[in-house]
Amino acid sequence: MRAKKAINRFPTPRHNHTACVNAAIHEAEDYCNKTGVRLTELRRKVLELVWNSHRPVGAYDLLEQLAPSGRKAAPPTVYRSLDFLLEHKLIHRIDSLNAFIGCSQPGHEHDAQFFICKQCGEAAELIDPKIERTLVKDAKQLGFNIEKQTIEVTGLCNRCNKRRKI
Amino acid sequence: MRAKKAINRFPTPRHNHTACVNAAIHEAEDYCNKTGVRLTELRRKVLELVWNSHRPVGAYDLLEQLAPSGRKAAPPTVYRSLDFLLEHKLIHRIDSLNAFIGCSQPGHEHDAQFFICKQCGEAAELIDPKIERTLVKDAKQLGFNIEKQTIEVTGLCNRCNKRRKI
DNA sequence: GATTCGATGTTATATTATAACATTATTCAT
DNA sequence: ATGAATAATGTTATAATATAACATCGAATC
Repeated sequence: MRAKKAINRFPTPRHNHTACVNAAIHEAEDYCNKTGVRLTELRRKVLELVWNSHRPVGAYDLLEQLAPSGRKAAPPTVYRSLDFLLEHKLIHRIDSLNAFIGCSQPGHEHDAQFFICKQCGEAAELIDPKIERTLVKDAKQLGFNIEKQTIEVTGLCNRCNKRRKI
Repeated sequence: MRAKKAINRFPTPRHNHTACVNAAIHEAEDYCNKTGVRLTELRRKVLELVWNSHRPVGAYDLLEQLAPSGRKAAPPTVYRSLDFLLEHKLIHRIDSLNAFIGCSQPGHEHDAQFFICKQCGEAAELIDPKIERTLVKDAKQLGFNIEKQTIEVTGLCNRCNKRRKI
């Protein structure tokens, strides 16, 4: 099935974020139940932390949040959970930032594009099949076989643009 | 002026690579003369090393090649030259690989797409204005103001595909 | 030639990520 | 239920990438 175009607006400051997190966790649970992989306590916790915001977050940030008091977890702890979540497409990695963000369409096989505001850090995930189609066409000319796409756009989001103009 | 579509084929094993390097250095010299910035010995050397192949190359690889015998240069030496070359668009950074590659269209203001073979490491730089146009249109819907694009596709190049099928 | 400014050298350290092995928890066959 | 097999996590060490801060050098300008 071909992916449908999907634009996720930039989250407004007053959107119901708890609903975002709940939906993400719920979808992850569904996915894991369906496919028989384990969403352990740790993995769920990491997923929740990633979903704390709509901003890509670094592994070491997550690591600190994992153990706010008491002794810290070691890097492999968080990297392994991130690897699991990436493998099952529950999160994305933003290469240009070395950071991670929740996937807005888990379960759907898709190549996404990201619009990332360099001011506020918020990111919107977009699925525009036209971009993939164009890339596939270009790849064909090169005889190239696409496996993975990294499409990350940085700039200023609507709100930060307005703010700047004031 | 709008960028023209340009597909750089994947370099064949028997292309005249010396010509590639010479052209790149020549264009860099031209650019620097024109704009009054300095292409120092170090910067030129780093540019040559980047152009040693059509594969993205890491900063520490370059660093080793800078001083094959004798004591090694320190990281800032190479990073500063890379920063200069990036600033003046003489090279590109490939975020998904933490690596650098010569720019095939120096002097032309352009957003490029990269097709990178995960087998042989070779990369082709493509300029397909259609992709940018689509992204710009999508950005408009989001109220997003694009500053920089990172578009990197990995997979298998023509030759590696064929080789694999054997 | 002295001064200024940009480039490079040098040392130290930050940031991101993984290797290797030990331990604990879960699953599965019996 | 019990023990073997497997998966997940803990732990220690280290690799790989990148930058901060300050010292020195060299080219350009006066």
